[in-house]
Amino acid sequence: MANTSSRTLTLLSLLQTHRHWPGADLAARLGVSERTLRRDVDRLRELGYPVHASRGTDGGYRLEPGAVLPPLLLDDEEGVALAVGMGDAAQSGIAGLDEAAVRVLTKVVQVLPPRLRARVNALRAMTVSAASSGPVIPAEVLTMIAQACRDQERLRFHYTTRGGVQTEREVEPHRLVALGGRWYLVAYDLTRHDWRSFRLDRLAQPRDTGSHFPPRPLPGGDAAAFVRTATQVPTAHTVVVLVHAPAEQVRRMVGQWGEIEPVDHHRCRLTMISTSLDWPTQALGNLGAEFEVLRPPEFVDHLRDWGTRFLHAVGRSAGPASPALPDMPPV
Amino acid sequence: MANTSSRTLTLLSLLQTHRHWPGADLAARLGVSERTLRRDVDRLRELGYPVHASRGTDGGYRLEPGAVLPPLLLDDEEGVALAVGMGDAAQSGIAGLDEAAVRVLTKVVQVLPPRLRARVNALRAMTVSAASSGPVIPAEVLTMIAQACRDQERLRFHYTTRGGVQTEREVEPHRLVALGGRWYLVAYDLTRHDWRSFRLDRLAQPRDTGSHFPPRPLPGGDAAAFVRTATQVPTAHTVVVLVHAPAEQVRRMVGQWGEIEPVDHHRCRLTMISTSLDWPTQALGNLGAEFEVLRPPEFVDHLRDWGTRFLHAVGRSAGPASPALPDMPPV
DNA sequence: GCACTTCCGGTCAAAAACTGGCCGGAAGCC
DNA sequence: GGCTTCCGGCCAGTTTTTGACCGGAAGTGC
Repeated sequence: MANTSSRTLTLLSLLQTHRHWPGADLAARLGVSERTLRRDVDRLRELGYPVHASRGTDGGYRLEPGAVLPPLLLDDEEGVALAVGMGDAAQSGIAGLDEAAVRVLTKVVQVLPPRLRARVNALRAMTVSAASSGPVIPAEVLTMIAQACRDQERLRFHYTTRGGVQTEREVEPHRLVALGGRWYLVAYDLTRHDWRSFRLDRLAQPRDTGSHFPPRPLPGGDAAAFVRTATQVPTAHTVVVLVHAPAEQVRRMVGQWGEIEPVDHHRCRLTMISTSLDWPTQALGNLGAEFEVLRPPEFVDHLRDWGTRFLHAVGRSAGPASPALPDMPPV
Repeated sequence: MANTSSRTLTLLSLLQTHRHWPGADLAARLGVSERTLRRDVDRLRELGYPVHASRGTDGGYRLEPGAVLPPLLLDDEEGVALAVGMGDAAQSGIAGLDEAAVRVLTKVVQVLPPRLRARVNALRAMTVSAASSGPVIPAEVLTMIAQACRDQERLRFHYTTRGGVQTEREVEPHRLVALGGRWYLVAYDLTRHDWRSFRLDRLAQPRDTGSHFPPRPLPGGDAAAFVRTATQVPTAHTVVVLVHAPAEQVRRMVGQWGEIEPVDHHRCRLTMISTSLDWPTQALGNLGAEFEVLRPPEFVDHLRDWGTRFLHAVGRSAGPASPALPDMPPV
């Protein structure tokens, strides 16, 4: 711990793992005198990371929120949790969140110690991106492409066109865009000599050619707009149902991700907006209450499909949807 | 940028935001001579963060995975994504992942600039913890309690006992335990003068009393075991179904979170283990294929409940589950 | 093979910083 | 009022840091 820089970093790490530290403990931990510790604390403050100090018995130092996020010092387990969690968040389909999540993921993956990779993959295999409405893109693909965009590295990959034709592409990647639950890559196609947008779920075996390229301005400048005009993004469904349960109860289960208006003491109207009909279906299934569809018509078809299949699966012996059957609550 | 420490940190940050940096650029960016840059790079290497350098045209520096995870330097957006994403991961119900995720979340929340909090909350409101089988714990509650455990701070909260009685508790928090999709707090109850485990979903208005306490050894030592004996944790269901679809197709949709064995070219056996029956139900709904339940019996009841309600919702006019109805694919 | 670009690390001397010890002071707790 | 804790000035000795200059090694393109 000879270095000042390394000590400052260690101090930051200590302040992150425990909220409260007496000065003497910190000094001992860092192997320096208390005077030097005070100077180190000052250094952190100058760097813009406010360290609050309290005096008297039980006094000590504490790292507080400042103007900027301090460097995060994570241990192995935390690093793994981060990698797995952000991989999921990247597929969340929430505008703004997913793109930043991919950036975080890219940063972590780039420096994740190799021995942790296996753990990340094992855990990732258990995760369900249930929230995602669209196809799930493997995290490795997502990060590799994000990295190529960020670092301006040429990329080669297999691509299946809408017509189902397998092609091989070499591109200068420009931006990743998440739109309507899908991921798109906007890139300059070196074979076609033009800008293209590629759906990530139709793309396979991306690999880095290793060669750099100077940034090329995208006509129009807005990558998201480019994707929007190049492809027809699936539109969102607005599902409205009348739930036979008190608004309170529905709110407790559905929480924030739907509008709930009470109709009377026993019923409420629930509005959900989603690019996929699977979401609202699952939500209503989870609810455990009877309900009526108000709109849209395609949601009726969707429910009928699920319901019919479920009752088929149960076996016709039980009698299909006999009104005499008690509504059993989920286990 | 007078300080060496701050410059080293900045260098680390630059190396994280772009994979490849020519030495001259870095030196200019940091406002030092190239010789000093080389020394800074050496410093990072000594700290255990391997910086790879390539020579010749198009050479430069690159941060590589090392033995330990380097401090992560995130910008505002990334910080927000991290906070939201880890809040979700904490509810994932995946053993090992959730506890580490809470630790990361606690670290971030403690130092998250106030102006970003609002954005985190707004985004959090849109997230669905669809993967979670149990009740969702607000992220603030989770982090506050995790922090109190970590920093040994007394905690006061409202608690609803299993009998439905509202009580007020003051405890010395020991550990957070995630078990069977639920969160528990193991703590020494200062009113009852004994160790207790509390379900976080029955707990309200946690607040920090501000007073510290010396760590107290938990009898037996293992907090998870304590919860397991104190409460009867819901057991996992093993759902086995015969899916009328090729193994390939099922694997593509279900992915990793279930065992798939082909039976013949058109059918396969799918095994899923979950603490909640909602999960497998949703998965099979999403699949869009016909299937038969092999076990367990309670899954049959569960499916019948969903299916019945769905067809009720559609309206009896359409005829309940008429076999003549075509299986409509999800929209 | 040759020119070119880039990183590498030795040496040196001046400048800057860091460090520990000491101390009077201020603030919070009991 | 007594205790504990953080605070920051001062000082002198030590260590580190810095930029400049250099010959060298390694990769790239022709």
